[in-house]
Amino acid sequence: MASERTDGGDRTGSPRERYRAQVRAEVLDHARAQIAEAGLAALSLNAIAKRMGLSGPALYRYFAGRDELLTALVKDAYQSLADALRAANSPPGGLAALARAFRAWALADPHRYFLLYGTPLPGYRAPDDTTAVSRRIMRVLLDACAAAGAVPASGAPVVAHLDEHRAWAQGHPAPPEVLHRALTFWTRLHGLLSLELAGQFAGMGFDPEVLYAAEVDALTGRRDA
Amino acid sequence: MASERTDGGDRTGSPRERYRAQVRAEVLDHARAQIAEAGLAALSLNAIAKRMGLSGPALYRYFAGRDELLTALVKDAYQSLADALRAANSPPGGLAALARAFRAWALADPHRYFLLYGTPLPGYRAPDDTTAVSRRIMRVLLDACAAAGAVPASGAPVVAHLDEHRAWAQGHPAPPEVLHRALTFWTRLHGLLSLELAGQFAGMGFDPEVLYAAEVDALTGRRDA
DNA sequence: TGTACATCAGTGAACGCGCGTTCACTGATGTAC
DNA sequence: TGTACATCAGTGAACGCGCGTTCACTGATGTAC
Repeated sequence: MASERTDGGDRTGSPRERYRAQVRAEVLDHARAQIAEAGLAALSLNAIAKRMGLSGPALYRYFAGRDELLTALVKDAYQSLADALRAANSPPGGLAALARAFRAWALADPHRYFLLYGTPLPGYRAPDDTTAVSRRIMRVLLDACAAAGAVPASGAPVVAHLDEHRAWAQGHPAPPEVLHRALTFWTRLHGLLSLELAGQFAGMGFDPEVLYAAEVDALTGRRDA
Repeated sequence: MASERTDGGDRTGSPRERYRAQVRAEVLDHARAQIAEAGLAALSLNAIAKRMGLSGPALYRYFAGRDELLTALVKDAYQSLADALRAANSPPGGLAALARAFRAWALADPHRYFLLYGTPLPGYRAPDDTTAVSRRIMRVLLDACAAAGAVPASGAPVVAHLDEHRAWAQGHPAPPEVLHRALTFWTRLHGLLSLELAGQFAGMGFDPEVLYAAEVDALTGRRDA
């Protein structure tokens, strides 16, 4: 199916290395499909192998174990989300477009969203290089907030606090109000998305998209009450 | 440990019925402890039985199976949260107190919070009577928002939409702006809490409580920028 | 171009684990006369 | 108060399952001379 993966530098490397990269990508594809169908808990090396027509132990040629597969999936998901957000962040109305792209990405594969932002897996600890990838997303967000200009009012205490603790912004030159806006953007949209994807709005009757749009309006400073 | 549970009507029933209720409660206690330590995925009938000094099959006298245990835990958690929120909702400054109680409840047992609002369990579908319990929480929230008076600006479209789809409010007489405020209260605080409990703020340096307080201020209409 | 060797993908059997769940059974507790 | 019976809590053995992971091995693919 989706095994035609262009990793950019596909041309380099010996035939064996290229083959390895291709199979690794195919394993990830099947892992994604499995997660999309039955959730994270259903992820299993043996099941993936069976789907690929391989025997279980064969996958150990490509991943040291379950945890390494998970790490690869997490990094891949962060990468995918970062790409989607960056593509959506075009200057006019950037923040609103960003928010819509965020929701679209989440709805396209809810389990993948939960892989990143859902309940942590007991016993799995993401290695440091995954957080490096996740910082790309924060950077896109900060850039968009900085470009969005006029900032809705922030309380004084939180602004002072964020001015003192801005290491996470990785040297971004934005003023603390923008840092606060970026965090708020993230947490508010995540609140709506995670509840929607978890089915908490099911049966309540209203359309989650309308609620989401209202929150985006509030975040981008539009007030039409 | 916490096996001294006063269920209100403890006095009624035959000795055997009282014994059954006590053991059922003890099983739930151990299940909670197990979840608190290692998360939902670690929940296992056999492990609970072992902890209680019983054999695995013994628990089938008290729960039809794993799903019924889960359902009992979910209902119990909703009950506990509803009680905590209701206790905190005293008229002056009710909403802010509610928000603080919500966070305190979540921090006291993160895994229990995720049991209610985290990634859904694959293969488990909560029966209808659990949603009935969850509605108690919505009612507390609606009451508090209705009592809080002056409403921050809501966008016109979402207010109209919620006025048309207000079945979930269970006949609550609040105007649609209040319904929107209640939903926003829930989703924004959940956004912050779920990210904090999942460890997404770890290593970022700032204090999640300050961010939370700022969001509560925004929700209660305080503006000191 | 052809042969000898090294590399490495994939197999099948096996290990130990813990899970949920069933079943026939024992022994204690409560009930009826 | 004492006996006969029914109820029911808990046991231990067993079933089938799928998991992650290891190991010795086969056979194909690539490499060096």
